[in-house]
Amino acid sequence: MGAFSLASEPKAVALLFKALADPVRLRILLHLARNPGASCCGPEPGVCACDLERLTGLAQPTVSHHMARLTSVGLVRAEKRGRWVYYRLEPQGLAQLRAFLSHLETAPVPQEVGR
Amino acid sequence: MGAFSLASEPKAVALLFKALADPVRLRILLHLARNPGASCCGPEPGVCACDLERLTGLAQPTVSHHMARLTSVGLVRAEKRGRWVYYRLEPQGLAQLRAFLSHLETAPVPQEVGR
DNA sequence: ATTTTACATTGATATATATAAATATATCAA
DNA sequence: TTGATATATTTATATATATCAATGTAAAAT
Repeated sequence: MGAFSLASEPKAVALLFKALADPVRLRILLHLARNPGASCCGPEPGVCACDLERLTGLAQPTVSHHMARLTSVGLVRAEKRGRWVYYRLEPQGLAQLRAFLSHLETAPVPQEVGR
Repeated sequence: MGAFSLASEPKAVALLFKALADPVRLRILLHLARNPGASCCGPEPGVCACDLERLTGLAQPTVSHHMARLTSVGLVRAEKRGRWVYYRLEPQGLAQLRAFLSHLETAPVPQEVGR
């Protein structure tokens, strides 16, 4: 089954897009996609928060806030291991984006076909 | 070529998602996807603004504001014909969303492969 | 036990924006 | 031309949020 219904849950879907509507969080997501393996803080898969502080140049509480938003909507998974937290992309979050796209593509406008 | 580069234009991509980060605009986009043909105000393809006022129950300036945001990021095309404006989904906007998804999917995390 | 380290939470502030009233503009009707 | 209609713009306001300083919490090092 789909992860959500756009028609019945527009607010929930909007929260997903709100999480994506910030250049800092987009850079973080891209970094997570490009670095699924080990980070600076050990052999665990995923990227630690300290890495993201360096990446963004933002203060630690700000990064924590951004990661909380990304995890709360299911785009990122956070795994605490010792003192560190490792972040990874959550495939189900991307599946929600694909589901939304499919909603908008069910009835494409005929585009000068045949011309 | 792609419509944008996530790495070089995170702010532009964030604007695209900001346009999607509102339940009213999501409902409007879904309505446009489901009604590519003629609307209440004539035989032209597309949906007129007055239809969207009824759909959302919002005041006319508010709907105008939302449509301006959707058109400014290339998600919707507005075509003025007489006194009415007809709105349609802009396929290039959806292509931008697909391009973003492909950026996040280029390096999927191995998911418990082999257990 | 004390200190250090890594991250989360709280509080404060500045910016963005969703909304509607008032007004403006453009097009059509009479 | 005058009036009516459809949409856009301006202005004001309330809410959301991005940011950081201060503080809290939990885990490891000493």
